[in-house]
Amino acid sequence: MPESSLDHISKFSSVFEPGLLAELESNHMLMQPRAGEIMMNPGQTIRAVPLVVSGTFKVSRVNDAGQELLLYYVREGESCAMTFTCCMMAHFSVIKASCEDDSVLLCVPMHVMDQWMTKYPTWKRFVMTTILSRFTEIIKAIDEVAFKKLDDRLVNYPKEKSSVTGSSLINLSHQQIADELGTNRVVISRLLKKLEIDKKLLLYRTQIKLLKDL
Amino acid sequence: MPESSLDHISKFSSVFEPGLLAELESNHMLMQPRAGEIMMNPGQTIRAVPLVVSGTFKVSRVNDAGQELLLYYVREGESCAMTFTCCMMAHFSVIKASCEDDSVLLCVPMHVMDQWMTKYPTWKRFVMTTILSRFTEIIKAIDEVAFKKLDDRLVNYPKEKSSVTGSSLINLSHQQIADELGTNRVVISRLLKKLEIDKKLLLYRTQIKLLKDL
DNA sequence: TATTTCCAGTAACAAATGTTACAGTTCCCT
DNA sequence: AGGGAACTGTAACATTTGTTACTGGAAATA
Repeated sequence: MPESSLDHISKFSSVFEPGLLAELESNHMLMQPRAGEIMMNPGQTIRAVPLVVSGTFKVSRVNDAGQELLLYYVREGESCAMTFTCCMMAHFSVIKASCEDDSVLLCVPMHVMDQWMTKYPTWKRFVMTTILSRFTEIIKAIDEVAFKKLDDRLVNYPKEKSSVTGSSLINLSHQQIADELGTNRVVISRLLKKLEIDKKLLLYRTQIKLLKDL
Repeated sequence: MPESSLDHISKFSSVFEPGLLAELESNHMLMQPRAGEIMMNPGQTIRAVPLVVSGTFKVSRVNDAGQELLLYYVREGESCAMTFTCCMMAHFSVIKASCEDDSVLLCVPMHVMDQWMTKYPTWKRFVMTTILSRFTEIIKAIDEVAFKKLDDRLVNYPKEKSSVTGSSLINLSHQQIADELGTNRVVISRLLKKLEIDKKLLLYRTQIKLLKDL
């Protein structure tokens, strides 16, 4: 049974001031994407800012050849910094946002969110904080690809993943991991095997279990 | 002979509204860093937003081992998106901004710029536009390291460089290029030689001249 | 001119990653 | 039970990038 729209909004009551919550109540659109849906496709323009009430989204860069690279996850209570600024630019055709679990979104039209920036300090802070944390995460992503070897990235990856799901058990095929790290399936299989031998994790079919220093 | 502070401010008259220009006049600090100076060091906290009146800055990521990776350039009339949001966070110890040519900066204290966000639409737009363009450039940087081979990146690099300097002639040692691309000097020498054989550019000592499809 | 310093060129080798191909397992569906 | 789809394991090889070491030329300086 779905929660009422009011419930959804109350989830932001600790972040936003009362006036803003009231406006949010009357100015949002509710969306309930299912796991696996792709919310934002390369080439697509977005006209509303999404606030994540529940669920998780994966934001990744996709190149022309279809190769992917994971940038960051957007979780409950968060929003996507890109959309704050990028909506205006149609040619920002490089980002894909896909829904990981069944989710609930509050979408605020761009022009409304723009007014809120000047009207509500809590909104302004929310936007700036979001932008900052995305910058940080993207820089981290750059770090990984620029400076780290694949085996390091592969060790970090399940850690991040399990911090999203809350479990030390990951259910992903080697192919999926390879996609998110922007590499090849065989390479992942090879490295995972090596990590298993080094007692860093356990493998069973499509399951990966972390062993140490989480 | 240095220009007056008023002249500097007039350079922004096409971007900012009159009231904002007046405030800028009374609320800025003038800085004149010389080529080679490092404006922002890993670990350092910034308390003011810099507006570039003249000159160029190089913003790069530096890892613990001292390896560098070029992120983007900040040019005349621009500003650094990071500082809008990142100043507050002392632990953002990963970015280095260095002065490429002798430059002139107008620095606006953080708390002032924060007020301007709500007070002046042109400032808000300026900030959002800056953030957007930096996001775009960082994504481009990710692309390069994640998806492209070094020889591609090496071809793109002098193009970008020459679009900064306005000349098709680049004066950089192989070592410097290697640093900015986060790799090794020998690798750059090797690839540059290959590119010369392929008639993509000409080499003479520390000079590189672009040949085609700029 | 002699000396030193900086830089490019190159070889030889090491390590990391990408690619192709194929075998064997598990799982799902009918 | 049987067929097919999806997945992992592995080998063999190609390519790319990193590393070390050494050479000789150009420029700077004494």
